[in-house]
Amino acid sequence: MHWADFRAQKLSERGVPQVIVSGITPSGEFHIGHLREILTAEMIHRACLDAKLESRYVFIVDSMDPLRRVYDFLSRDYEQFIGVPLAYIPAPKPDGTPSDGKVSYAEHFLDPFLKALEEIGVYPEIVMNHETYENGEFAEKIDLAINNREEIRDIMMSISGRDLPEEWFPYSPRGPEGSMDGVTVTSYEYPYVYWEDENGVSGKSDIRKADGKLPWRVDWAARWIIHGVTCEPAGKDHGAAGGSYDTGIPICELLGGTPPDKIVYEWIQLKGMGPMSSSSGVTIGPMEALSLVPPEILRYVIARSKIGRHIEFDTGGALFEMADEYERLLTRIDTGEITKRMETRIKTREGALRMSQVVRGSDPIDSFAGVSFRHLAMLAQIKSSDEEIWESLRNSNHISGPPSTSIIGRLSKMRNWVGSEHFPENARINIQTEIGEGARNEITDEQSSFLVELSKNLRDCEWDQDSVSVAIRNSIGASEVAGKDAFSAIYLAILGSSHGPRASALIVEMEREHIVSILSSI
RNA sequence: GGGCCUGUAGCUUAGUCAGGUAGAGCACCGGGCUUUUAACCCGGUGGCCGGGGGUUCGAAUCCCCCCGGGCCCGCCA
Repeated sequence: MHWADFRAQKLSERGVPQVIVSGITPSGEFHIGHLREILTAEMIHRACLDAKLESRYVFIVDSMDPLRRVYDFLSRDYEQFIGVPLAYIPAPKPDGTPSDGKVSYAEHFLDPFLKALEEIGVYPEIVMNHETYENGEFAEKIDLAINNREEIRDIMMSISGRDLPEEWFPYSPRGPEGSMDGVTVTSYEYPYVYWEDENGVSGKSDIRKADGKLPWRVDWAARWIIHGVTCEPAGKDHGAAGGSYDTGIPICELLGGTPPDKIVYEWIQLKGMGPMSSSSGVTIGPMEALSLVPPEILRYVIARSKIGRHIEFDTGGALFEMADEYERLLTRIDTGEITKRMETRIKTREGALRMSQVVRGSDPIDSFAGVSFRHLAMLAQIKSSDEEIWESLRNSNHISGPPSTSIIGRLSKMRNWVGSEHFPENARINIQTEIGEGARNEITDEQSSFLVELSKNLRDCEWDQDSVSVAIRNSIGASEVAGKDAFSAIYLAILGSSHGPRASALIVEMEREHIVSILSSI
């Protein structure tokens, strides 16, 4: 059974409508690590729907979280906004200075991420957490938390091992400048929390408005109740002993709710670079990843891995492997006796493919391209025209008739990939400007005279694949060289290696003068 | 210090929740095709499932101990 289906099965025991949630703080550029947060939850949601459970998928944006510090991509102007919720800070301009504030900091980073989500078929209900504060939905839980502040403080201290001061208060009011930093609570009388800032300025916050917020660990527990959350997979940082999951569960119960089951997922790492972090610059954005990898394959990267395994994200050579595995699974048919183990495997695999579809419920086979990434990568490099690629694929019986939507999508991503720094060098076709020293040493006299003959024939033949092919054959006929060695010679001269894609296709994509000059320079 | 995840073929791994004779892919080797699309097709080598103990008729799977690897514990997915 696929992990998402397994989770759905567990959730069904609750017997209530499912509310599957993701929560992310929009403090900077989103990266593909966030995609695991989103997709883990969204796949469980889909599995619930597939199991005929009533289910909603909600993305809670932590727009009420304060700016913690001035990140590297921000100008010093942001100093003044430290401690202010991200929803009430102006978005940074490209140079890092604050904009006019028409778009908030939170929205600025959120919007492109949501567009990327659409591309992978994720359409969450969006809840901006600051709005939940603004419209008073938190008020009852804030009041309850304040009235139980001793108990909550005990839970926090005993479970997390943190030492909280005697005067710790489960509500952080915003001071005169809108920041929560340096503001001390003096008293509480519903619905007002009275406070004083470092300069002795005092005021009051209405807990029915966004005049302040619950501290993270209490906020999390409270929102579970407010939104009826039944499932919220969280990153492993929250899952550590004494982490926010461990404190959230008893606090949620104290506030009168039923917490979701603890589900903790491992992080995505970039190949060879450790965990991703916006601040260390180790990051690939979802948009960038999506420009290189077809959406169903990106989903598959998440779907194929168990929640507890870390994922090594690699837009280099491993992507060939990943894409080919996906294609293989689509057409795989198991024969012979189906043992219980095999059945489990098959179910898991089918689940992964089902979860990988951009459109829920569509037949995975519709995403079948029928061409390996490696082959497509080669064609994309030697042919600038898409039409010629389809023609080539028809000739090689990879496709028949017009290209499918799926394969058109694959090719467009492939072209981006080939053009990017991530494309593996050993898969790159490098056309030589002159014959390399190594190649020159490998070329025999027979091959050499063949190449000279070929250069003559290419000088005045028609410049299409058939004519070039005829020119090659004629040159072989006019030389002493064996057919196999003739082609090796062509590849050595043009690419510097003894193998390559169909020679005529390769040559016809080159400038006549260029190829002729290379060949005659032997 | 506390805790989580993880260890299965050279590499990446499925199978572990519901115990029943270890499955893949890559790589490698061989064959087919052969005036060649790095393609494609067929076959093969290769595992005391990290180690030890226990439960069981039966353990990769459940329990205990140990060892190795990764990671988390202000905020971060």
